[in-house]
Amino acid sequence: MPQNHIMTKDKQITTKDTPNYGFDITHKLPNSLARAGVLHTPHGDIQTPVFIVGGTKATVKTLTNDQVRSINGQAILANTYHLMLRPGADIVEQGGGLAKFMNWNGPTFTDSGGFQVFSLGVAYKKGINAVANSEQGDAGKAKASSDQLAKIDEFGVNFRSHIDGSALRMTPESSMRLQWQIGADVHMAFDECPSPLAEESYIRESLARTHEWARLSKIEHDKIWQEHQQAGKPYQALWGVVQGARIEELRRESARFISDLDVDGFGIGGIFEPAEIPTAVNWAVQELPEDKPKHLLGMGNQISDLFLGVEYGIDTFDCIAFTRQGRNGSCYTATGRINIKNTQFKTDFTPLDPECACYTCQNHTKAYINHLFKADELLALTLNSLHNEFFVVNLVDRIRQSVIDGTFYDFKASYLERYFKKPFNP
RNA sequence: GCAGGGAUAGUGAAGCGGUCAAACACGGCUGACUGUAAAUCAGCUCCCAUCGGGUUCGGGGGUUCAAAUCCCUCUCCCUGCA
Repeated sequence: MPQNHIMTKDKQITTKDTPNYGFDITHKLPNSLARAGVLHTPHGDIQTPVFIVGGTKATVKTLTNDQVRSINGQAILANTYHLMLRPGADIVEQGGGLAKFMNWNGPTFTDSGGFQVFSLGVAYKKGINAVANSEQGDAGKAKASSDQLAKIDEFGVNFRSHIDGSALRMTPESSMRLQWQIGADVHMAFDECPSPLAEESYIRESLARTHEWARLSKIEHDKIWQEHQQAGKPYQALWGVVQGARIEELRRESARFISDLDVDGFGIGGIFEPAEIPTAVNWAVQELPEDKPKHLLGMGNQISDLFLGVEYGIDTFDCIAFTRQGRNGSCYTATGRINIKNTQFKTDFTPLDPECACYTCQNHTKAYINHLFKADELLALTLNSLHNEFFVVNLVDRIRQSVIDGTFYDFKASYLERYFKKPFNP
């Protein structure tokens, strides 16, 4: 398999010498927002579009760093809230920062903890999907409930630790401090991810808060950067997060507001369905400066998300579904997902996906993995995580190549038709 | 041989006259996972069916309006004493 990413060890550490933290667009797909490029970080370059591997707690669950490299993983996204709780941002700092602490030594990102406002708030005990898809009922209305672990106010969020229940508070300022301590190459501004079914009045209120938090995040970020600069430490980038739900006026307004903050890149948050990409994502990207990188927060589960995201100008993705579903027995293949725990695979001695070049498919059969799951053997989790993560990283790599070759639309149509077993319409 | 205890759905195990097709756990089947609260969660799991119906609690026979639950008997298992 091609080794597209650039190893980082010999790379000169760069400082912030360009406003966009060194993002070069190398190819554009005619008559579209899709592009391919290179994102430069102090820990190495990232070829975009790229799928960033989920490493929430400074580990890609069940995989070693060598395994992540073997599937061509270029960068890892960790989470500020989780690392604040364990082991503590100070410990990660003492360990030399995220990349060194986990001995990844490649590019890293951190999410701000803003998503936990949602997942531990209105979505707590309901599940993100339940909130996103339910049309009625408590989950749909996404009301505050008494047992949720995150409660929001004008200036920040009060969390109760999901580990021991202890009280914690996060603000834009504290999130920035923590992220500089953790030391990833790219930080996200502290935002609120509103429920997809929140009322419009709430979305407006939430967006105003997210904008104020973004402004405060930027001020605090610059302040800490000055401290670091004086200490001779390298720059860490700040990407602002665009919200605004499904309301065009708000998405555009949000994109303009965040652009004006002169951040290094952008996250687009609060997107839950493929159908929101040609609309909400598109509106946002149209208002954002072309020359800066854009990240679609948390999307990819549906596969079509990845094609649509690239088509509408997204450079980087992350989604934890691939490792989680791997651990839970759901495997991606070129012709759709299968549940490897199902009885039908008990005597199926072929690979998960006969076309797949990953270690799992090169070495093991469905029957074997089915057995490992039934027997509660831990190797099942690793083999499936490796396969699913290869699947998605490799797919985005192929999408990138199709942008470079100009074959994107043909590739998209044929791939999705085969995957969904019918022509794809978002 | 005598005395006592026990046999409950795939497995273990509650239940000890009606609210029992029978708790619970495991096993089995299926589904769901989206900036990770997650090696997790949800549903189904005697038979046929949409409501609903039909057979169950070691076998057989009783008592009762009503029995997994009470009585008799048989079979098998366990514990003492011989």
